[in-house]
Amino acid sequence: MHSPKRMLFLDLVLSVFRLNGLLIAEGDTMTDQLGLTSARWKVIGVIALSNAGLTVPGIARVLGQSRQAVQRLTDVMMADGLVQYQANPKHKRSVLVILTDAGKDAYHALRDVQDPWALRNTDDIPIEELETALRLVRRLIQKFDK
Amino acid sequence: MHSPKRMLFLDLVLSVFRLNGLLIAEGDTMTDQLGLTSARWKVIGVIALSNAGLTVPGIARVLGQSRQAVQRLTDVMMADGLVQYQANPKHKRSVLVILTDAGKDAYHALRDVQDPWALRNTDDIPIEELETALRLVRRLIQKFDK
DNA sequence: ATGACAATGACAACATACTGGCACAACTAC
DNA sequence: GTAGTTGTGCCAGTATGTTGTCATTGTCAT
Repeated sequence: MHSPKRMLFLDLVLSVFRLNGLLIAEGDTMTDQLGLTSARWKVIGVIALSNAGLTVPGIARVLGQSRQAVQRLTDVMMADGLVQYQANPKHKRSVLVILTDAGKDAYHALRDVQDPWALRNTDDIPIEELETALRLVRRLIQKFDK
Repeated sequence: MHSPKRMLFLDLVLSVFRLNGLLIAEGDTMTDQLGLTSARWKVIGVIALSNAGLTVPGIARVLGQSRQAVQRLTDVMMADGLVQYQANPKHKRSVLVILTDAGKDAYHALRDVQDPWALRNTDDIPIEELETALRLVRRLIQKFDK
């Protein structure tokens, strides 16, 4: 009864909800000087990490989101000049999304803010704790991502 | 350069985003038999843990969300008969939100699904790892919640 | 008491994300 | 090749949550 593991887990779940909201707020604060939002930052980050560009459903799979949500984001980001669409030799209809020069500039400007932020928020946390937490979070992701 | 801590932290941040989405999906799956959603489950849970009921801004503070978001939820939950509003002796305008009998039933039914789910998903995870991860997540929450 | 400040309700606009449905393209198996 | 399955684009509807604004209520220092 009242298994401590069960309580711990539910507590962790609620804390993840809470942390998620706070991280989005942090991301929005970091990006609003750059004309971005945390949602757009995620998309730019995924594209920047790919070499030859990704399709919209491909980005969605990496982020674990619906392709419709990503499509909406890339459409407005194209209107804002951050990304552009490019013919995909592998697929007649599904174009590749690539960063424009403005998109690359935004990504680099963001890194200049994000990297000090990451260091600032981990300076008093032992690396072993970060590793343990990341391992556990990944384990849970695997459990639920089917 | 490329501080391992910095990379670990960014990896953890992205993983928290991912896990958050998966947990919401899990919550929706668990609750849709009960006519609930994960957002309503959060509200019901907070009210159930309070003794005399909470005001809408009070629930919002516990959840770390805007009072407007919670107000919208409680309004539709009242229309669905899960909660009701009660005069607040402490405040003329800000009423208390309390569970109806149907709301309490939903909460108990949810526990019957949620508790086995929590145990099932932690049976192969050492309790020490859960504790370490929870401690770290809470630490980050404190950092960002100001 | 009063005057300044914070909390609340109400309304509006917007951003993010999901699901469903339909048509077409691409792939796989036979 | 053809049939069946999967992937994709597009459109629509809905849920969740944010910010902003304004009037009103509560609180607190003086």
